Amino acid sequence: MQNRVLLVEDDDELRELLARYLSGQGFTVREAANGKDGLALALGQHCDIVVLDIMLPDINGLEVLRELRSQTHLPVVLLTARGDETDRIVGFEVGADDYIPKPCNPRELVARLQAILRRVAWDQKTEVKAEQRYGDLRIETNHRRIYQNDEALDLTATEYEILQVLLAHAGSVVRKTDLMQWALGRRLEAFDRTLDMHISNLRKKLGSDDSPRIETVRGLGYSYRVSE
Amino acid sequence: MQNRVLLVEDDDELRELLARYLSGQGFTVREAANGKDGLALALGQHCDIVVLDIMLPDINGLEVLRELRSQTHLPVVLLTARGDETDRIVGFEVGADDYIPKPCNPRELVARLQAILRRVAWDQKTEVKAEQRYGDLRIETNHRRIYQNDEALDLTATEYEILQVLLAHAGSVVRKTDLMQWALGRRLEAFDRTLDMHISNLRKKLGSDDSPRIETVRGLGYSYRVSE
DNA sequence: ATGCCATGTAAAGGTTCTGCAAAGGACCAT
DNA sequence: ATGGTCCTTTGCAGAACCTTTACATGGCAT
Repeated sequence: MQNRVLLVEDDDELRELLARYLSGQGFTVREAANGKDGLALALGQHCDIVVLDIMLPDINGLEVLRELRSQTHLPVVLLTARGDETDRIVGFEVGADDYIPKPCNPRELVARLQAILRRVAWDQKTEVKAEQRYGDLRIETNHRRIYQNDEALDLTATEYEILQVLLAHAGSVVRKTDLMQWALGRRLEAFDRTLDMHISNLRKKLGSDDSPRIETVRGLGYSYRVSE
Repeated sequence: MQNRVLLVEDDDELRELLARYLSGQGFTVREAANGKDGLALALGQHCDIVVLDIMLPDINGLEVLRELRSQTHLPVVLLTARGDETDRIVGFEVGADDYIPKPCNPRELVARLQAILRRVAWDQKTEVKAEQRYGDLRIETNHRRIYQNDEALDLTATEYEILQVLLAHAGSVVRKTDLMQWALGRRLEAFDRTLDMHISNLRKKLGSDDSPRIETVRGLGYSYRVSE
């Protein structure tokens, strides 16, 4: 099966060069020349990985990445001028999977893309369904709603994100740093109690069983308790 | 707890520099100065990610990687002299997750490690339960729990780490300095009785058989007794 | 036996982490 | 503006935990 790459790059010449090379390497390529189109394509069309230039005419690439990360975990490789160390570090912190300096060797680009896709393929065994059940909870991902015994929970956007992440990893411990990154889209800084508050509120809304559904794993994070 | 990095690098100075930096960044660091030790430690599976130099005195790093890949999907980041493009491409093809040219910026190394770990942590939600048995003990890595006859032991984070290390080396002696480094993530200093206390508490929680499950090897360390 | 050193463990000490209420601030619609 | 909703910050209290201290025990060499 062919992997689908989305190429977001404003330099037409470079973009077409890469597109041609990637096609030759067995990728299906989609292209966008600016951040707005790129974002739309990434969110709409189905693709497996995104190659994203940081310098774009409209929205900054990092901004595109941040927006993308708030909604999906689609793998993203950043592309930018060599030597810009700040962008590089920030890029990783925002959630990039890799970073390649321009001008880049196409072979290396392909190698890196495939390394990431390989990792994703290994670990990601099942597709996420539009609807999933966890005990008496049911989550409808396209409506961004969660039902408890068929009654919709009145959650805020952030609470939904957090609970969604916890449910996706139900039974496993989700570290605070990861939860922060995945649900809130930013790094966990020292003394930041935001997460604790959201958890506290979530617990309230989930009702009081004998033992809390969201368990605290001290020094690590939280985990949604699986029934049975 | 912390992420565990295995550093395989023959240059003592560089290795210690990186080790110190990574420790400071919240990683638990294990070190190996050659390919053979590195492979053994990596397969002993007490780490989350490996940083592997390609130029090693004994086995070539790529060979180590190939051997590793034949048995596990443990994330590996290659480290090598800048400009060696062939190695780089080959490295990816053999299954590396990333490649960093030396001399490397420690901050970038950390950023890349975390990008990979983030992706792995996210994708592993679908992974089949990692579960291992040692007599009547069963350890579930993603829940971070240890069960004794199907009853969860109420362990603290540190106790879990210690028991996990002991179990992984069940039957052989783990030196106190190593146990300290691997489970507590710091060096064993003189007059530090912390480890002894944790062992004492662990023994209590493991219940009293006729002979202790965690055996003391005087002057050396501890070892988890294998049944039969 | 004697002394030294490693170990076992109870209890105390101190640190870090967490829960939560309340207040502050940002944003949006009216 | 005004009010409402939501996210974040602040502060405190309590809990959980790790480490230290102190003393008892036991092995080992001389």
